[in-house]
Amino acid sequence: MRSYGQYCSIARALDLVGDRWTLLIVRELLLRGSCRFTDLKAGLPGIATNLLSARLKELEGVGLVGREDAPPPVATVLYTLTEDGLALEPVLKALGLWGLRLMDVERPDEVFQARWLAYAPTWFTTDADPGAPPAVIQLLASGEQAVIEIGGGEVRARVGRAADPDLILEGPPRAILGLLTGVIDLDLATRMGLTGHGRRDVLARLRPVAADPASAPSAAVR
Amino acid sequence: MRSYGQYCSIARALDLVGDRWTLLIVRELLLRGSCRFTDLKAGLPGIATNLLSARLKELEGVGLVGREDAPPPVATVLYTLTEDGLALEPVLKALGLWGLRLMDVERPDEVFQARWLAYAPTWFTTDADPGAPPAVIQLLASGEQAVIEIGGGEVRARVGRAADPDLILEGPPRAILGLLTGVIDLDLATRMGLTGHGRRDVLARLRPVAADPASAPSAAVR
DNA sequence: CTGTATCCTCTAAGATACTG
DNA sequence: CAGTATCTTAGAGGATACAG
Repeated sequence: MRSYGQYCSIARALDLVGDRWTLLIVRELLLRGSCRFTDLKAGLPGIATNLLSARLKELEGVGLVGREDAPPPVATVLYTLTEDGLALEPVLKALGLWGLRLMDVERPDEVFQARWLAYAPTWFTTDADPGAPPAVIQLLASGEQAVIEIGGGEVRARVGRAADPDLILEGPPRAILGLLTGVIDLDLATRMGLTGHGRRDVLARLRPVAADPASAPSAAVR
Repeated sequence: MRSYGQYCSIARALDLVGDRWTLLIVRELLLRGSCRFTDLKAGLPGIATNLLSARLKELEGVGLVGREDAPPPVATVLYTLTEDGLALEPVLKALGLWGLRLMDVERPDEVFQARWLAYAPTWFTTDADPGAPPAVIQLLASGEQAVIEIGGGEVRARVGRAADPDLILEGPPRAILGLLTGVIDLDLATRMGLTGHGRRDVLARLRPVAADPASAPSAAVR
């Protein structure tokens, strides 16, 4: 991408990460940590291999991504975010938070990745009752599993199963994700096929951080 | 831009604002408020008129920009951000904050706009001593004037002159901007041609928000 | 003055085949 | 698996002409 040629930090930032696919590559590296070319490709459905290759070179050239040889047993290259690259996390959070308002509409042709079940709660929700004892929610969607742990004012999430969850949510990924991030309500989620077993009251504990800056999530784009 | 086709709020956000020039158009509308086609063009050196026109139509189509007829005397169209468009401010702030690390290098061919003298302090600095009495800094750069008012924990800025400033900073825009945002130190700014008259201690009051703990790598998923 | 429309050129992006 | 090479197409950039 050619430079905007402006002495403005926004323009300069976009000079580096404004290219198509670039911020999504950073997203993948943030979510996965160090990973291989193929892992990145798997997380970015639709990207051409030459483009991914070119972007990685560019990102390496400007010091946002590093490449390192994997430890002995596996002979491959691992791509990883540098300190400057990791510092883009607030940018992606802000973008993702803004984008939540666009998530209420479903499009049949869209891809969904199970990993997003885990990052969405950590990035876009907060513990509404920091003083209360920890709570655990098990998510089950399309054969994929994730666990949300709420406690001490923090929300953590990981892929996998919990031993003794307070609540089990099962259903289509979009219903679960929409419910957790506050894009859709429990009624709609239920109509989308969501079922819950256990203490539904822990849902109130999980406060979407979406509608905080300029009030209303507002009408969806049409 | 074609859609990424992912049910992910970051991807969906980029579907709408990931095009070249789009976020800079939003930046201009945020900084200027409602303005005319020509004003936007002036703030976006290098953009082709047909491209600006096309982007504005796209932004209007997805509900981020509205167009309204100016009040009677002037017969023109004013472009303005909708509520959803205004909500992009945190995204631009995050990008701009991240981009500050790129501002230390000068490039001779780059454009600088005097308006940025005003928004940079409000977006990228904070009042380090909220309890202290208000302070006023007058900025003079290349014939352009801006005023920074610090007080009550807030930093405000506007184009123009102050009656009785505590400090007057004069010099090249980049020296002033770099100093205020913490990209360069006072020594370097002085060597770049900055002069200061008055109470230099109020500079300590203006704390750059750049190197704050929020940008520290907060538990990247591994 | 405020845009819109139409050229043209050139780079970026997408699709796919193929190699170390 | 990890890319490179090649081809095609879409979109950006720039110049200018033109309409309200």
